[in-house]
Amino acid sequence: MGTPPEQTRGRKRSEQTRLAILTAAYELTTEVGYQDLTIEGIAARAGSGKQTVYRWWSTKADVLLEALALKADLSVTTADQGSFADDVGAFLRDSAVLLARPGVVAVLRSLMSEAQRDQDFRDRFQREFLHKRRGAIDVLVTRAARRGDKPAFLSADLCADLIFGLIWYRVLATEPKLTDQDIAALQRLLS
Amino acid sequence: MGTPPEQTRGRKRSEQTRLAILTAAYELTTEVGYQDLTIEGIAARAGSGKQTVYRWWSTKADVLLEALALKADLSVTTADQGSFADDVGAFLRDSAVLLARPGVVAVLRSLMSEAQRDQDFRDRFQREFLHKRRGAIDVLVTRAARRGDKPAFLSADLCADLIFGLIWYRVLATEPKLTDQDIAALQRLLS
Amino acid sequence: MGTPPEQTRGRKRSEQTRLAILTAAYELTTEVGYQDLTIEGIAARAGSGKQTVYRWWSTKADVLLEALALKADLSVTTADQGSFADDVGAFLRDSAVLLARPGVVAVLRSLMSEAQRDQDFRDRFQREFLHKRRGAIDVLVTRAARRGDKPAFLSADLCADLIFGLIWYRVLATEPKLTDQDIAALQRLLS
Amino acid sequence: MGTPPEQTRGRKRSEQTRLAILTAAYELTTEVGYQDLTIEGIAARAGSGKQTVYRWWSTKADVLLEALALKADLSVTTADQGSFADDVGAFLRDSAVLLARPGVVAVLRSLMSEAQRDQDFRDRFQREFLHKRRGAIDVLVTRAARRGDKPAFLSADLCADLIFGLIWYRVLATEPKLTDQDIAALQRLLS
DNA sequence: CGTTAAGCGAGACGGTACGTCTCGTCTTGGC
DNA sequence: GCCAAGACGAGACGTACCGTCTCGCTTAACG
Repeated sequence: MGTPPEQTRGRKRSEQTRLAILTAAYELTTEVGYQDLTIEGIAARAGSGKQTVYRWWSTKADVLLEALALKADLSVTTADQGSFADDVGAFLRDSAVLLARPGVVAVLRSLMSEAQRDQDFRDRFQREFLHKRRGAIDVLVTRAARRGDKPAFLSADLCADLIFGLIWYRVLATEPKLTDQDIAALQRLLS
Repeated sequence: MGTPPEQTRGRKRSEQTRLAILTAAYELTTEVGYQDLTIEGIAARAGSGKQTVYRWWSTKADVLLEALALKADLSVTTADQGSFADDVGAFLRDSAVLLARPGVVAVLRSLMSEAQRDQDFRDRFQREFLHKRRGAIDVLVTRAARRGDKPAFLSADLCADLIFGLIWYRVLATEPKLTDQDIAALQRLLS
Repeated sequence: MGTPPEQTRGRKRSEQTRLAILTAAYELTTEVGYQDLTIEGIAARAGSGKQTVYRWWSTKADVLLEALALKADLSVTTADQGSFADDVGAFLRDSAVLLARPGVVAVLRSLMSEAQRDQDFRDRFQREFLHKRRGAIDVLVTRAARRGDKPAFLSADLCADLIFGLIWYRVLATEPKLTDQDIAALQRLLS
Repeated sequence: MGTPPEQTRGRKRSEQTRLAILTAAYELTTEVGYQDLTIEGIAARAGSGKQTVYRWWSTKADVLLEALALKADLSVTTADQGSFADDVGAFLRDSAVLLARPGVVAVLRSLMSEAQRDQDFRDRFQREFLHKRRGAIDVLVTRAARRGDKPAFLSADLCADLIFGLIWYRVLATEPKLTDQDIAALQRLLS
């Protein structure tokens, strides 16, 4: 039936403050790094009180997770490109564009880092971010299975692990960006 | 040649204390998690002073990095298995054994997490751990290139990124262990 | 006029905590001595955080200085006793009462000791404590000068130095309390 | 008979090192203050090891106490000046000369300060320094009692407390040096 | 149209860990 | 066996943030 009427008495949540906090968190992450990002710092930069941050988010990572959705377009295209190879290519280019936005890599690193420390955030991160992108791969693989242009031994799970593994490993451990050459090689490899 | 004479005046570093600290750090990580691992806690458990920890390591992550080398056999076999596919299989099985040791996954997650926060540690982690294992893949790929049993478009770098990407992504984001089936699929894919 | 409106935003200072800290500091000094008095100990005994102590006082000596004012009645009677000798007698008996309060001698020693180490505290100690008591002697001497029952060669400064010198030297170096006999002798000497 | 044969095996105590330590302690006190005087600092300045300092003295205050005896002539003249007033005058002038030596006031403050914190040092300080000087006053008073030129109500103890009280209070609390005028006033007062 | 309840910026609170400092002790190897 | 060097266990320092808790003020819907 959906959420209840939501008793709305008293002052409404300030959208302006919400945006100020998200923006402050995002910017501070790229400026000082996640290590030195503090709730106190976010509140100070946003010109809000600490309590206002704590009222709506549990941790600095949660602020950042929402800030990412605000600052970067996280939608994934899964339109049929004609073949599995082209579908994979489109997805990878899509990802490369996302990663090229300023601050995105820094924020992703921070979120994945936090997910290693806080089991509860790990779950929220998976639900709000990882699963959404992984779902796209499922679509591609299912379509390819129907078409028959994908190696039989390549399960959807392994396929997703390989693609996201490559992307994340580059983000987390080695610096190089995803090039057209990389994308081409992956396309040949997976089909 | 080699390291200088090393002015050796004053009391020698206590090897016993060094081991106690490394062991304490390793065990505490598996017990309470990296988040709640503190230098104070390590020193207390090791029965040492805080300063003794700080004298030899800069951060708790550095203690853990050295503890990993002490607690887990990090040596990689690169013996020729006859074919690129078998070389890859051997490497993957080798890695699976390492990851199965108690505590190793927890420590690896912690180190990679820390590497995302602290640029300096990131460099040390790459140098002391990531590069060493990556070197093994270089050996395999070079050998395969000589033999000619590897797709031409698969560079050593991409190959390493794919393999380590898969392993790390599983460790960091999805839980499943590396199965024989996964290994078989990877072997078919890369050769 | 007077102090400005005192921007009163945010939570008010807790008077209860303030008293708990002052009491803890005073008691700990008599129990373990100034040497072993620590800010950490004060906070722990008071059931407060260290920061709360540091927020309002710079050093443990400053806590103690305020605690003294709280625990001991520092007011000095300068009511006219009829003659300079009786004025001096009243002041000395007043001081003897103060010194007899439990803990006062220990705290005074601590404060004078600290004043020797920290020039800044020295100034505060003079301003908040020494000057106040010294002012009383000035009153007595001025009154005596008007009356004419005081040796001409005895300046107010020298007189104060002699009286406080005796008191402080007894407190700091020799143990004996100020007796009625001592007071009588001083009265004869100074008039 | 004196001290026993003093088993003398091994290296003799280095008199040069002893003097270096005492000098270093004395100078450092005047330079950085007692607060920032550390055993480590003394050893470093003296070019000795910490252990060598600890072997011969228990605290930095004890080093300083011995350094004072080395650096300042602590001998007290008690030669008969003909009258109690002149004896007192001679003693006070003697003290003024001592206090005028560079560093002496700083060291005396430090020692008295330390005596307030450490009961054991307090005893040593009294025995090694305070009692020696106090003895001189006893001599003067005894001689005056024989001569009869001293008020009967002025006991040796009170007399000493007054004289040392004045001197110490000036040193510890108010800055002014002992002037000839002060001395003259004291002479008139006590006789 | 005033009551009332939530949101707000501010900031004090009890805590915890930080990284540094100094203490006094304990080894070392050289003299 | 004394000495300089320096690692060691110990523990307080003053700082930074944590997450919570008042404060007094502002801003609506409700009655």
